[in-house]
Amino acid sequence: MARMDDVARLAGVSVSTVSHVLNATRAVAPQTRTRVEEAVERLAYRRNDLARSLALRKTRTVGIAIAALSNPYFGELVSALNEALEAQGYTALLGDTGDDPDREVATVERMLDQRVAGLILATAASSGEPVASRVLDQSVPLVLVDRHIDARCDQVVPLNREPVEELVGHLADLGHTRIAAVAGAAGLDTTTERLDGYLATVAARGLDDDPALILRGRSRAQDAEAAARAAFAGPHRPTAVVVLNNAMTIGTLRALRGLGLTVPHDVALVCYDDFEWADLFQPRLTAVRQDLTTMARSAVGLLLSRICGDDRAPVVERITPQLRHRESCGCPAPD
Amino acid sequence: MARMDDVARLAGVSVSTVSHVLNATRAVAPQTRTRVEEAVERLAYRRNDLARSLALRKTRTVGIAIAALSNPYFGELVSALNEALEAQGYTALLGDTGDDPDREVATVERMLDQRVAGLILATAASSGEPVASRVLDQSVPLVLVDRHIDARCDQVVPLNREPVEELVGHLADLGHTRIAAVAGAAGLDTTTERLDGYLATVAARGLDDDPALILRGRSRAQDAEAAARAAFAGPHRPTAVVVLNNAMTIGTLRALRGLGLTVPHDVALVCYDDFEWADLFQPRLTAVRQDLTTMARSAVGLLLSRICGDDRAPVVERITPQLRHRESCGCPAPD
DNA sequence: TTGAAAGCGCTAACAG
DNA sequence: CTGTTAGCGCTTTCAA
Repeated sequence: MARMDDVARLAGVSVSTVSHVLNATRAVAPQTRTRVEEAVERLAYRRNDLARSLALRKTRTVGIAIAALSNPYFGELVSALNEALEAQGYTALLGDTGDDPDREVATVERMLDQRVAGLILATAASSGEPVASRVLDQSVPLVLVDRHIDARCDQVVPLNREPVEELVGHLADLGHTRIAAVAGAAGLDTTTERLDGYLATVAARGLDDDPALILRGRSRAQDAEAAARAAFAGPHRPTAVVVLNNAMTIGTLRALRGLGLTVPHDVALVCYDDFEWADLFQPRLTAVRQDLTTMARSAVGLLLSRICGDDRAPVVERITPQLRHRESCGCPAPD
Repeated sequence: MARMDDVARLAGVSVSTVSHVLNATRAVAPQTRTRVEEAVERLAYRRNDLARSLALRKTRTVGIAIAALSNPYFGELVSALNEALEAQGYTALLGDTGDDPDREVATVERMLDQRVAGLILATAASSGEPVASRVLDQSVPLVLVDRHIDARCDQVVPLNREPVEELVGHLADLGHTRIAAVAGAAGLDTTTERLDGYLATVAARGLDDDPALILRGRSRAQDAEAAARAAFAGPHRPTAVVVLNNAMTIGTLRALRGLGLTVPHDVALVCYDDFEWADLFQPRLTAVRQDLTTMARSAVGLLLSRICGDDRAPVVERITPQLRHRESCGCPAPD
């Protein structure tokens, strides 16, 4: 693989001239420039970014550490992040943390060793906190996505409470008074905030506030299935349910089907998080959909401004999800 | 950020000694080693992989260039690839080619500039060929996934023909004789091979070989929808259909629903490619599912052996997908 | 058992 | 307008 001094020799100039024409970093006589360009062409020269980064003491790579890439939700997010980064000339280094704090630390550490210019961390259930401080200690820019942590870094999180209020309010409008909620893992801000939205609406609309209506789905399909099975098997069962993330929606649907209950006939169902192919589910799901593209752009924007030295106070950006009104709520006439 | 000579100074040794204890690359007196380790600890030293790679003239990063990360199928694949790579101490550099040949070239070129140790390319519709030779010209190990190209590199591709034969044979067993096939984009080996499976079974079982039964879905949901709409609107419509990839399954289902046709009552449907949540579709889809984990392991295995200098002739590994027998085929008693 | 020093391929003063 | 040269932070002969 040709190096810069091969080019220099062939063009009959010095390496520094080659460097400068390649980077357009100082004026070069037109003919000199041409000679260099020809030499570059002839040798099919490609610069070594490793050496460049070392000399520059900075890279144009950004680490993306994600909780579980196999989750389509995160897949879409990574896709959007990557696209936004590429548009700015950055390359993404990928890491799957498997939602495991230890692996998360290892992943992030590897990325720091590679001297990433910044880090985007989307870590659902795991602790996050130790990683965040570790990164910030190195004064590497960091933005947290999807997960709100009380830390000294930028964050991009979905709006949680209001959309759930809208969902539950909608069920109430349809006449439901006994509405179950399938809640996520304890300790997550998303869980708390979404549940708050449910509780607030229950209170505001005078709905049944039986604590048994709050099902512990722990953010996972299996737990949600078990919880829903128990709750809907009983005699005095809820007439509607709001499920607070996508994995748990899967579980809840399985439970209902297992019990021979039909949505929305026997039970109305609405959920937080949409599926790409939600309109092929039967019935089509009324859901609230995260705006991943906006989240990604926002995250990358925040990160790059930091990388470029912006030294503002950390911000938390809230992204408003969109309501997809379909049939599982049992509406007489959905969109 | 502390450097190696900071550690050396603190430990009262030379940098070369530090390097050697860090890499366990030559014997070091126990007490010297301890002093170095303490210094590393105290300074929270982390080595600079950029500098290391430059000196070593090799990296432990692998580029993954994927056609469309937003497609859950590829998301799962990337996840599996990344996992397999991490297990071997490699880090993944991510690139989305958007299934656009130009972008593909740009992506791969950026990766080569970063001196990736190898490349995994999963490029569905785009040409691939120019990229492959570009990479191989640099003698960087390359493995193609999911797409079979007649090139001089290792490849991991799904078995296409036989599973389709199985699918169509199953429909024939159920008594169908007029079976449509929704075919993918022309020119792709997957399209050709899957279609061959269909044609072979049609011939072998003496089914209706009306050419109008072959619908041009072009590998995309929209085209498949249009083609299916036309084919199933007519009077002498097929009683069953085999759809040859997941995007087209979406389109076909939409078309059938739009026409008021019920699966499997009015039309039996089977398809190549499964969905993670296929058992929530109504009806549950009888499908053939790619074994992404096996594909990923296989790809990474091939790549790493090349990286380690193995110089065998290029191989093509065929991965057998698994049949998921559910309800859309109209079977009296699925599993 | 350890250290000195010459690279790895590039950038950027500094000098001309 | 261009070249010389000293790094960037690490590995690895070679010599002690």
